[in-house]
Amino acid sequence: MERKSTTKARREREKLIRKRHILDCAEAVMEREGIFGLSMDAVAKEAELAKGTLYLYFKNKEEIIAQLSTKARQFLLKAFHEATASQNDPLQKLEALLWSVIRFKQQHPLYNELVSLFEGHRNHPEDGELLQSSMNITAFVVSIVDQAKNQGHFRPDLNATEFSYILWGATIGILQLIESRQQVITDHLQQDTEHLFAHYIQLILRGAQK
Amino acid sequence: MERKSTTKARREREKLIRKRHILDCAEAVMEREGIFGLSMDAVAKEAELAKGTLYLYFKNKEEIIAQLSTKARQFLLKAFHEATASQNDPLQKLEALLWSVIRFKQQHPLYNELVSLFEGHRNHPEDGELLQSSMNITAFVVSIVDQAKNQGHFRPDLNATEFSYILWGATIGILQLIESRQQVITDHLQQDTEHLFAHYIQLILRGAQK
Amino acid sequence: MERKSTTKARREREKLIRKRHILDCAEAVMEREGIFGLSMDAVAKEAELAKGTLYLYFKNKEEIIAQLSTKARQFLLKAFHEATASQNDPLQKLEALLWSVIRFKQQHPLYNELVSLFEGHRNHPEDGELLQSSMNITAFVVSIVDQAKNQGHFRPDLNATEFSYILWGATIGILQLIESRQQVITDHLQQDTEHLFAHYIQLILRGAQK
Amino acid sequence: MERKSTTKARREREKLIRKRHILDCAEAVMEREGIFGLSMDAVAKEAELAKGTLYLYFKNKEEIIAQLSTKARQFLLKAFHEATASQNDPLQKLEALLWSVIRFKQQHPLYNELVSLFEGHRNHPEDGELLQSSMNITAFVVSIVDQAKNQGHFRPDLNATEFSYILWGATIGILQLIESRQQVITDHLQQDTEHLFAHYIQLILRGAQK
DNA sequence: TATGAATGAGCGTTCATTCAT
DNA sequence: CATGAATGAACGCTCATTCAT
Repeated sequence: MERKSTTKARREREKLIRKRHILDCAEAVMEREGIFGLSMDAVAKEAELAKGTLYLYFKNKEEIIAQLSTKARQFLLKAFHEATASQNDPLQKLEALLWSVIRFKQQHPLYNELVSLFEGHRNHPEDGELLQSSMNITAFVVSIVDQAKNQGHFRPDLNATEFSYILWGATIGILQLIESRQQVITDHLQQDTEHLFAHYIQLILRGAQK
Repeated sequence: MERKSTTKARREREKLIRKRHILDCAEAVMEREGIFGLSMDAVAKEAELAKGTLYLYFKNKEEIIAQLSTKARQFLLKAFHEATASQNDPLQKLEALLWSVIRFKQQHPLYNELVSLFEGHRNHPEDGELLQSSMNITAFVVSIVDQAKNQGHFRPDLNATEFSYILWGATIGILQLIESRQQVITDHLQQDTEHLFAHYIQLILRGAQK
Repeated sequence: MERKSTTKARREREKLIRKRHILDCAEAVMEREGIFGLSMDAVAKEAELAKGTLYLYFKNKEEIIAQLSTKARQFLLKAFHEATASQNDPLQKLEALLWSVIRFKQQHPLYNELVSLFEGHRNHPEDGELLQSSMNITAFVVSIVDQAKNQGHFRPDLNATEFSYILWGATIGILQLIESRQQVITDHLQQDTEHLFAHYIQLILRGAQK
Repeated sequence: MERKSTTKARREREKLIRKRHILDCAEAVMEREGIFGLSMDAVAKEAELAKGTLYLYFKNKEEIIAQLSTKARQFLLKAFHEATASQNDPLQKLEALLWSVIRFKQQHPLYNELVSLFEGHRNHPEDGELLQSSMNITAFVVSIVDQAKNQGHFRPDLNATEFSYILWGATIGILQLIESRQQVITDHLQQDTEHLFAHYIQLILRGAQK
């Protein structure tokens, strides 16, 4: 029985490895072909697996995308942790967190796209994990905002949770704007997009302060 | 000759009507199937026309989408005009404008999606009309922000154009958040999305004020 | 009645002019898009006529192509006349005629293509005029071969008509070879295609001589 | 493991069989509808396969045509080998080779069309196999002409390669003539086309002889 | 568990031809 | 005579998913 359990555990582990492998390959394909260019054919080829095998590990294509989307959020959360760890003051933590968003976009454009695309337009994020990863991010932001508020950085009537949502939504929006209007912005404003982002941070945080 | 001219004019008119009809049908299909669910087959069926006929009025599918997208922006701009017309104070104009965005979203969800989707993700809105409609919106926002600034509502160091971009980007982002997280927000915050939007407006405007 | 007849005649004339105009336009389109790129749409546009109008003058697209094909043959025949007119000796006439074929190909590539394509592959040259134009060419070649034979240039047992057919077929074949294998020939033989053609003429004529 | 290898080999074999089956069906369709009448729909129907399945075996329609074209050339080359094998004298080999061309046309009209059509009008036979099969034919003809020349059958100044090209081009031309003008020729000359071909051979070979 | 052949509806687009006006 | 809007079958091709082995 123990043996069996061990075998089962190994199986589980191997299954997970396979799954991860497939996800990695899907990612590679997306990197090459764009999010919408992902095809099961290409993933199978990249993974050196039969097409049918993919369906043993994932219900359908949607699930692969959802899991990549989840992974992207987990990465982002990790980036948040790292960016804020070195700061003591919660307001500076928050600023650092916001800056890490744009850095994340620069370093992992695909992940950023996955986050912002499905943050903005997905219909059924009923998938437990995806929703969870999303909530984890929110929770982390809320916790920092909360700290900042408790230390008197924000107006006392400010609802920390609400502000976190606003912050998150607005930031995604700014990032999309930067992505789609980069040319226009740099031409029109004669400044790079980092500048714009800096001003956005100033603005939104000032709006929350006393 | 006069007759002929009349005939020609009538033809022109009828052609325009047909075009509008097709666009309406495309809209209906999108309403049903989502933006990406639009197919020429479905449009033809909806319009009770042969598929080939569509191509007499539109170069390709892209053009249909672009024209709907343009139409959506024109509607939005009209909503901006109407919302701001009744206000005298530019700051109140700006507030009214922002409120009109969420009302627009409620009344024309598809149009809102078209605006925000292609604002967020389009590759080549080099199409003259689409780009123009986009710029018209920007210009209108900038003009109001400018007025507000000139009347001393904002910090003197605030760049009106830049702030307009930020405002636009952030607002789209908030709207997307509301769309995709409505359930979570209302559950979590125990408040409706209008409330959230109201606070967003307060926040972002306060951030720009002295 | 006379009046009516005159009107009728004028009508005929005008109809012919229109027809010619359409053919010219079809030719222009072919020149631009290739023989198989010809479309009724393009012809109508080029001719500044409605598409339906084309069908008043031509039964269908095939007929347009057939008539252009006929025209091409008439041009070729004219080229034959001109090339041979300046020669007295029938053998030299024949040589001149053959040379005029390759010059025709260089000067009117489209016409040459029309001649050789439909010489080689048409199924139903039942069209009276096209067949006639083809036969006119044959007849002309035959007449020259005949003269040459009568003057003792060829073996007495040579059937002039038969030789003419062979000459015509072989020449078209050589031209096609030159067209499709130009690169290979010049690379492989280190000589230009005119040289090849010259040797072909020598060869085929020598074969017919005593 | 051995078992697996066997399975793989069987798979390979079956795949080849399927491929051949599709090609056969494509051939059947061509036979019925003409070379240009070939459509993937028709092939799928003929093969009792789904349209998509065809694309598992062939990249696209072009590839099917190219492979049939290659096959036709391989058949022709085989015919050349067989026709010449029984002859000792290179001149007689050459004659036999030429006769085999017209027999090939009679026995495999579609293959003949494929050879002569793409010999005459193809743009990019850069496809490795197709080009190779074409070159193989040329090489074989050249080799025989060379032998004949070396045995003193031809004029010493005759360039064997050049003559081979001429021979090939002219022969294709004659064949096309026979195809498209059969009726006229038999009516006009009161002789069957074989006769014409016989005279052509005499003529062209005599032209090359001393 | 893994395969990969097969599916087949679906896609956007073209174009020769017709016909009511 | 002339129009040009409308047709609709046909085209080559894609791709997520299934299923017998």
